[in-house]
Amino acid sequence: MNRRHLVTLKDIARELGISVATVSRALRDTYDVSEETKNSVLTKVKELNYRPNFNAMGLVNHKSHNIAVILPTITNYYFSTVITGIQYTAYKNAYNIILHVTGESPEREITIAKELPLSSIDGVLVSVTSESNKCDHLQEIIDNGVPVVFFDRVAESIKTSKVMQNDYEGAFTAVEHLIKRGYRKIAHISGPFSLAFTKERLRGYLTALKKHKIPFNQNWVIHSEFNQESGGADTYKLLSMRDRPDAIFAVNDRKAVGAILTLKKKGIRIGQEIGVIGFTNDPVSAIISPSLTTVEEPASAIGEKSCELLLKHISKKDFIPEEVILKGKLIARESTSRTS
Amino acid sequence: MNRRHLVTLKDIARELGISVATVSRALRDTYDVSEETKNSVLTKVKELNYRPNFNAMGLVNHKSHNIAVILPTITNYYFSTVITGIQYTAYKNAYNIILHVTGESPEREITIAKELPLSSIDGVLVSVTSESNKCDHLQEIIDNGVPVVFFDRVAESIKTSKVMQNDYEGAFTAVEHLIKRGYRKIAHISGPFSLAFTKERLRGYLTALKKHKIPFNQNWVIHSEFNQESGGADTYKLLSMRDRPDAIFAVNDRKAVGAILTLKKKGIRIGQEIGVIGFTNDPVSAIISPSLTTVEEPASAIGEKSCELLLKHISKKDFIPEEVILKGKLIARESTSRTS
DNA sequence: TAAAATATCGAGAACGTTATCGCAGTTTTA
DNA sequence: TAAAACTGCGATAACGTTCTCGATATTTTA
Repeated sequence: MNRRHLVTLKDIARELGISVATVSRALRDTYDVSEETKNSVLTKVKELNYRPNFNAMGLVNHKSHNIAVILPTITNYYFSTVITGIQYTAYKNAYNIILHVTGESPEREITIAKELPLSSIDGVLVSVTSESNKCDHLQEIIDNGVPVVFFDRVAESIKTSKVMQNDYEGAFTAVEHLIKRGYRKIAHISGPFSLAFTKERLRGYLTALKKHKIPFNQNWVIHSEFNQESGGADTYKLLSMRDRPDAIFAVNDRKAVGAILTLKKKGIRIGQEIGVIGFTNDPVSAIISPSLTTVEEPASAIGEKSCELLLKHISKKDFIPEEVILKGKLIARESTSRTS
Repeated sequence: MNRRHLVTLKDIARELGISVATVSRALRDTYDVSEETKNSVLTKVKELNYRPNFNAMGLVNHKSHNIAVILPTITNYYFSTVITGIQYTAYKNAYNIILHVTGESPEREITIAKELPLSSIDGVLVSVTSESNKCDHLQEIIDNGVPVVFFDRVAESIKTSKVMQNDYEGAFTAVEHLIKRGYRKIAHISGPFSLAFTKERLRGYLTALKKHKIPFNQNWVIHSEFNQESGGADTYKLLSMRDRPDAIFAVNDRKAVGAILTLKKKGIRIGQEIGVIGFTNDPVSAIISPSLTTVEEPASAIGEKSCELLLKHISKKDFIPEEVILKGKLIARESTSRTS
């Protein structure tokens, strides 16, 4: 067994008695090379199991066929589904994806961005952890000529393509659904204020209240982290208020799940006494009891679309930034049913 | 804005009036270069925001600092947690991970393996989709001198390092737990037979039965897919049998969840009438009602350990294959409680 | 004080591709 | 039938690093 000498164009050229340049040409287009030699090259390639050296190709072409994906976490339904969507279209177009997980840490996001090997990456797909710290590290990537596309958690201040769900409309639909079901004292357990989509969902919440002439209670809007525990803690706070809400709109399903578990522990009948609605349509929302009404996010489509857009940016350097906003869909389940 | 001319060593050398070789040396070890020039290089690097060209480095060093990860899916708790573990240690050691999702398709796994750019990858981490189709495509990678480490779903026929949980012992513990709780007619809804860990868990199941002198009923072992729907379907089959089991050991939590939902739909009291135990400790097992007893898998540790092992293989080419088997832990919840 | 050792650096090749140019033959054009 | 165009191919220079081999200048040794 040879100590890792991979077959190169030179090997093929030597075996066939032709030049490296001809082999290279034969492997790409039929242009400027006869059918005969092309075929002989192709069979030799199969025989020796030649694999192109992407380092060398990248060096001369300034193309790597890699795209970097930077996101906060992958251990939840939404993001893992988005990645699958990204992977799907990337793979279809012969692109590899290089994964970078920030773990919701802004500092780590900055380090990752600063250290990104721009020379071996054709583009970057980002979902930011927070917008509060300025996004210079991402702007810098763009300034270096590497296209960046945002998905889900976008940076408002940066001018580039963005793909997201319609957070405003989804939230509006969710809250209006609660109102139609007869809930009037609607709380919102929200996410970190630094994120654009948090603000958008809050805006949808407020607009729905206003449209139906329901007074807004500042105390009923709580900002905290995105996880289940925070959802539970927020709910606890709401329950201990003198003026207790009769419905909870959670910024995502994980917080809604936290809310449901807390309500159950407190012996409160969900739906009848307090309605709960989430956002995402995480599979857990169909499994939990009572099942959770939620707004489905088009996670897979967001992944595919953002990757498509990035590839378009890569192929045409002067592509105009585009904002794609995909619609969600209300899925009514038990947690907002008053009769049961 | 320059049209994507990234700063190179040559730029730094020109600005400082020294040679490229010296700059290159200054950036790696202090060896053979004075403190003075080294410092001037370092400040210039900061000033111009130089980033090394990994293509060029890879070309000359035959090192890419990339590792490929090939796995069936990422949209579940177990695998996404494993990846996070991989990512964690890879990042710590300045390695990037390139993600390849097979979507449980053996054909796609083969294509991915055949097309893997061996020249720009230092090692491969694999969890196979199925072992039935021979693993020549993976053996070939090893034959080309690129180290491969298996995790979770290992290929028995290939001689290389493997990291997995103790499936046999975990299954044994699970079934013994059922027996201790008084269940006697224990069914096993299992996974595809082609996978090593399916067989191991089956073996644990059988050994536990034998140890406690419980007769084995062939009809109560059902092989099907890994998802929730299959779990439901399997349970349906079990319920329609004349000799109905009083407990179900599911090969993983997703199938156990399917079982629980079906049992609930049928109005069967879980725990009292039929006990259910899973495997993984997916977060959903704590959320579902009744909560699911399960065997916790050390997903994150598996990711970290397998990556560590791969890095060791990469650094020392003659590293001896190692099999690491991590222990799981029983987590008792409501679904195996007879009194409630 | 000459010889030897050391410290610091530069020139040039190499890694495996692709791109540019040019050079023979062969075919087409006028 | 000479000129022009085309066809197929090879030589060579890039791409941005690192490595090998020397070449100086400085210091140490005997």
